[in-house]
Amino acid sequence: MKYNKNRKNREKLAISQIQSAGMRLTPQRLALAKRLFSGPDRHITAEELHSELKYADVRISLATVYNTLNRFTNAGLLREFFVDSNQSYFDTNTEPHHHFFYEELGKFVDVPINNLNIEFLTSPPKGTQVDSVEVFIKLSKVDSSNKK
Amino acid sequence: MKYNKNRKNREKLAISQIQSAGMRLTPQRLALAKRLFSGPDRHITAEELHSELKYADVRISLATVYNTLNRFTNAGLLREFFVDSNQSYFDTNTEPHHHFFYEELGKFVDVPINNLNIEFLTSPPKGTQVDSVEVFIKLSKVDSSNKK
DNA sequence: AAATTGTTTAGAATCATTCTAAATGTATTG
DNA sequence: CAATACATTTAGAATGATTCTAAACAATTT
Ligand SMILES: [Mn+2]
Ligand SMILES: [Mn+2]
Ligand SMILES: [Zn+2]
Ligand SMILES: [Zn+2]
Repeated sequence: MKYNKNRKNREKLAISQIQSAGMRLTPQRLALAKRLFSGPDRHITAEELHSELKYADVRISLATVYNTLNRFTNAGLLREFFVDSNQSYFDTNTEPHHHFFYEELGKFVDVPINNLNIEFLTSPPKGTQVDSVEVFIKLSKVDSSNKK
Repeated sequence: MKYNKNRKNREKLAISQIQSAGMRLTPQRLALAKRLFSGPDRHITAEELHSELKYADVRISLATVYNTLNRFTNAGLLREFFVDSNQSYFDTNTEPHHHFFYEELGKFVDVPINNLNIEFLTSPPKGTQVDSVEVFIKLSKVDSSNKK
């Protein structure tokens, strides 16, 4: 039965992520890791994850969600990013990439790094090196009233 | 005397910005507007502005700094942006542009829009339109130990 | 199984920001 | 140039996301 095999594999992946961060395996961490690391990449806040877990009847305190997200981030399993001043988002995709932001939905979608070609027409300032280049593209539903 | 003429011009610019936002001219707003709108573009937090003003012996409450920055932002004179979860930054440059971020200094420098050429190798999702494209480039001091 | 070490938790603390309501300032009117 | 209306400033309280504290609990080592 393929269904149970996938379930097992997702669990294994989650466990290996926790252990790769040098953290003990606990039910709370496993529940978080499964939601974060099995399935498509996510862009999510601590509060959102906490409600997801509550909805799934996983008992976990908000403090533990924060602790775990921060430790995953320090271990390089997540990346934290910021789009408004009152909440942090965590990105499960830690490779260099860009983002579409759907304004109406408030949702992010990854843009693979080689979907964009960025050409510097002026070189970066002397004495500096470029550590990262991130593009943030705001999208909205097509507005057909925008006729030329 | 050129010095006093520049001073007067900066004041006039500040006044016209306040009035273009449909706001009454007050000493607090004038002090803020002068520091924001005369001189090179800035990327600054409310607290930073508040200390600058305190240092210059301008008496203004932090609440007024926040109120004014928010009203300037709503009027399109400033743009708010976010780089960490605990403070908002305000950008005096409201035209589309990109940013260098000097990691060691925690400072931002504008990159004119046509210093970068961005080519989409895949078109944006059907039914959506691109509202803005912003590039954020992290810079650090050259690390000569990075030899190939 | 005792001892050690790591984890979770509730609730308190922190801190940027917003809100409240009273005092003060600016504009308008007669 | 009062009197009134309306806008702004302010101190301090409230809010809300995040972090901290310290006690209970769980996992690991001996
Ligand atoms: Mn953090
Ligand atoms: Mn704001
Ligand atoms: Zn992403
Ligand atoms: Zn800028």
